[in-house]
Amino acid sequence: MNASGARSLPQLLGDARRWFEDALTQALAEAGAAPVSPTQLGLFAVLDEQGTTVAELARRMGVTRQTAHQAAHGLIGLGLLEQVADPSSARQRLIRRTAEGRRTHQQAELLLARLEHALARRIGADTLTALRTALEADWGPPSPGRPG
Amino acid sequence: MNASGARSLPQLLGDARRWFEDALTQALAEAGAAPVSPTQLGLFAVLDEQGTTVAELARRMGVTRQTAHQAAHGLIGLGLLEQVADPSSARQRLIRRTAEGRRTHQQAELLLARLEHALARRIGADTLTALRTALEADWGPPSPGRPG
DNA sequence: GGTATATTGTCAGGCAGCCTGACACACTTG
DNA sequence: CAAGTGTGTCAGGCTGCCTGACAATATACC
Repeated sequence: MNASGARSLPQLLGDARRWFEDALTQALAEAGAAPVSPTQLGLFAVLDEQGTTVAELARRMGVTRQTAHQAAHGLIGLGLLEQVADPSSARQRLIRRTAEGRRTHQQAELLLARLEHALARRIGADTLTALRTALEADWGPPSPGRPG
Repeated sequence: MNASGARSLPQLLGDARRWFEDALTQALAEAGAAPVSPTQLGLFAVLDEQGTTVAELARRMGVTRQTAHQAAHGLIGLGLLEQVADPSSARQRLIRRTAEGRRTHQQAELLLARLEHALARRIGADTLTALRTALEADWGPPSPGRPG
């Protein structure tokens, strides 16, 4: 008797989420890179080249300022991002990639792409495409408590 | 400018997970039932009628004893489960549903099924089926740190 | 100018879900 | 009786998300 059987969709989704997270972490570790989480990768993805404020990052990521702040500061702690003053306004600071951040970002994206590739080989490219399609569909307004 | 654009699979998976969680919580609240999480529903799903030990629950759920313990005690705190002594062995205690637990369990399962139904209507039944199929596929051994 | 309001960044704290480590206890085995 | 194994539990940690609160700054309006 094991964990197979009637797994509900939410559980399966969570498992898949963690599969990616664990696999990415492992791949990064093997590559000798800093442990960047999928969420932090998402932050990188919405970062402007010239720098972006935390509030703007939050908007683009669809989370609260606090969450974006936390994600950004994790990366700042790793030396992958830096926070610089915005010349145009003293109340806001720009989040920017450091040189190492640029490198790690690219590497992590590459590893994630490889992960997807490996997964496609395993479960079938069409199945993976179907997965992405389903996830990108409009799931409607279920969560009134979330920003965005 | 919003959160659309290049969302990675892990992010999409997490979003979907939270969509279900939020929607279920909301539906339960509207029905006046106790706030049961998807994980706790999973616990209910692997519970034997006559009662099950925490360690066995953990095995069936594919998590550690500690995690199962925590999920179970959340439900005990809500009055939906109870812990009784196992007559066959003094070192283990059986986790069992209370009368209210039975009711809430059924109600939550029903609401979750309705959620899926509503989702199927929205994104297409075939798409939803494809999603489930993809998630239930064998994703391989990515996470060496997980039990099961 | 001066005051009201909005925006920004941040700290504090909370919750779910998962983990490892550690420990006491009870049963089993030698 | 001692050793080993399984069980339940406490403590603590991590990620990812949230709300609440606050000071500092910018902007709008009078």
